[in-house]
Amino acid sequence: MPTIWAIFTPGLMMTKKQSITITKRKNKPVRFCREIKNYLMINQIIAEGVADAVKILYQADVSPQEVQIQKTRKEFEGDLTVVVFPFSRMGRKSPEAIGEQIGKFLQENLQEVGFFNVIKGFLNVSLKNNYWIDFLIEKLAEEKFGISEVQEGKPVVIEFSSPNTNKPLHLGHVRNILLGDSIASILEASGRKVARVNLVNDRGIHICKSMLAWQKWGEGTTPETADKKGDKFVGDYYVQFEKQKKLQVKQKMLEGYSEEEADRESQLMQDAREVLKKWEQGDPETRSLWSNMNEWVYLGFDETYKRIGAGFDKIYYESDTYLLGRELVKEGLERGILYEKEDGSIWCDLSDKKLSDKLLLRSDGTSVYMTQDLGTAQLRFDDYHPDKLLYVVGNEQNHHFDVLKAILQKLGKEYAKDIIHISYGMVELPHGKMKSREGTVVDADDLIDEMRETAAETTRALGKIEDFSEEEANRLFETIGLGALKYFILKVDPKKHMLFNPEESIQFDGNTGPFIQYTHARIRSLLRKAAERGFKAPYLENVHDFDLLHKERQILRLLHDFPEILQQAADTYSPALVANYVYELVKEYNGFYQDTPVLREEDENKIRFRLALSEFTARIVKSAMQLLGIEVPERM
RNA sequence: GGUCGCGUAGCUCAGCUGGAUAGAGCAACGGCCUUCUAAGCCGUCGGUCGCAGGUUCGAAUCCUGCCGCGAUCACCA
Repeated sequence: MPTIWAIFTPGLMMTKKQSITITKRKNKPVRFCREIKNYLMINQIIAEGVADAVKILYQADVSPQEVQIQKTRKEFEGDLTVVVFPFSRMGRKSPEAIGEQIGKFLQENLQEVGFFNVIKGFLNVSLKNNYWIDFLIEKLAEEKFGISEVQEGKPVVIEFSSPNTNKPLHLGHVRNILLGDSIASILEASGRKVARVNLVNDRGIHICKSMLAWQKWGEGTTPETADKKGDKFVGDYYVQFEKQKKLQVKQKMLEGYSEEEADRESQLMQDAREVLKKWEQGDPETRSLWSNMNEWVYLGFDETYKRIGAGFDKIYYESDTYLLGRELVKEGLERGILYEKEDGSIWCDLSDKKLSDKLLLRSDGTSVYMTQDLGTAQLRFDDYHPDKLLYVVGNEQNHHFDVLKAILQKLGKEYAKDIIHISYGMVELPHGKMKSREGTVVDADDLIDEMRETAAETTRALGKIEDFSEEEANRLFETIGLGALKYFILKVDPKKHMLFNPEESIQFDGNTGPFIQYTHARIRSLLRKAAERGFKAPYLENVHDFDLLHKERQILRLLHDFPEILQQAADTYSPALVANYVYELVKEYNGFYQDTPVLREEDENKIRFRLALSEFTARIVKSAMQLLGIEVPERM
């Protein structure tokens, strides 16, 4: 289904008068009534007009969905382009001649159509000026153009972030969080009810390592006494554990052990496993230390989440969920869907799905990661009865999710089909992947600090904040720093690997967050000046039909596209579409701003129109940036 | 080795549900501030869309093969 049609969803379509009087089957020209209010329909109107033209002119049946319509490319005159190659057979004429005939038909029968031209097999249709002006007048009156009200009903549950509690958040998590949060916002803006959930991996050998290290070398310190962020504090003990273990492993290897054996048999590993065992047995002292250390980590994480601007409706903890899934497995075994090996381990045969068999319970009855994930999927289903279960998880787990879905399907879970793995690519650094062992991990907090610092330096150097209070200035630095970071990450297609070049990420020129923020601030400044001169929204009471400048029309076309872009972004879970769209819009506006007077214009109607256009642009920029979790300042 | 993904300008990325002369930004070079914020605008330079076939009126886009890069194929999570 082409995305153009996908926008006609209940939340968006037919908001006002349903006054289209298209008569597809009758053999007479089609008329549209004057008050067509839904501008999203224009593609359909043209498509149906073309279908009628073909029917009447060439006695051939073409469904409107088959009519290929695209936006007219910049270098040609027109708004919408109909591809007429497919009709040249029906009319038994050259594409040019067909284009001329259909164009003429549209011009005569559709009141929206002003002019047209034909180049090769392309029919470029220009809509009338007042179509665009009416569009602006009407949509300016709407509070949130393109943004749908959230509909009640089954929610979409989206899991993201999903950290381990033994280490602070890093750049990889940042991409995850930004994607998750933005996709959630985009879905909400498209009318979906959304629940944001986090699954915290708070148990297991990794946190036991931190615990052990703290017991051994911590000397009773806490994040407060050490004056350190809680997640950093706990992370440091994890690092220390690994460091000490490495020494032991080296020693063992000298004694002739293989690396793997040496690791397993090292004293520290043995002790860590002992801590894990105690934890599992519910040893009070171990449990208490565990919950203390995790609390520290959460305080640290919360700070980072808050700064990034991400929040969750519900947080799941693996300590609560790690035993789930066994019931499902046992049930599956009883129903003969799963099978047991001689050693007592339980497996799922997936040969019919072209996957290898998957272990679900070890011979000692303990579960594996997959078992747990089956359980949490079921839990989440029971909690929400969701429409969809989304997981924002890196693409290294593609196979895991294929298997997860396959097993749930075998177990007869209807919701298996609603599980969607939003798989995103790795973040790479200029010198390769992030490796904690090599100290090339980019810490999330440090990263944000650096972005902010650079924003502050640049802003000061440009002399932009002379009349700002200190508080205002600090707020602006944070806004710009975060804007740069978020935009840099979100503008690339989630599915693809991305290269994070620190130097490029803090550039503020060109296709960057600050560039977009700047344009917004500039427009707001213009509007403030206008207000001083007595121009107030909605500006357009008595504006009548007049010639639109090329650039004005280009901007209107882009603004007009916003709902469609939003819908596409929601359908494909891609904030990048929104990012690229808003950049394009802002670039176009800047071109207009550069050489078109607004307040310096003499004709008051033009002033009013341009103010309205500017206001509307600022509003869409703000809306779009909000979907990316990026704030736009009033001044910068 | 099997499976999946990726390969577009010096660099980072758009475009990929087939359509016009493949677009942006950065970098380089050259212009534009006594006029609404120059974090801006305009211009120049830069491409055998990894390679080879195929389908089509038309292929960066779809199909096949090859080359290169990555992920994955755990009784790790």
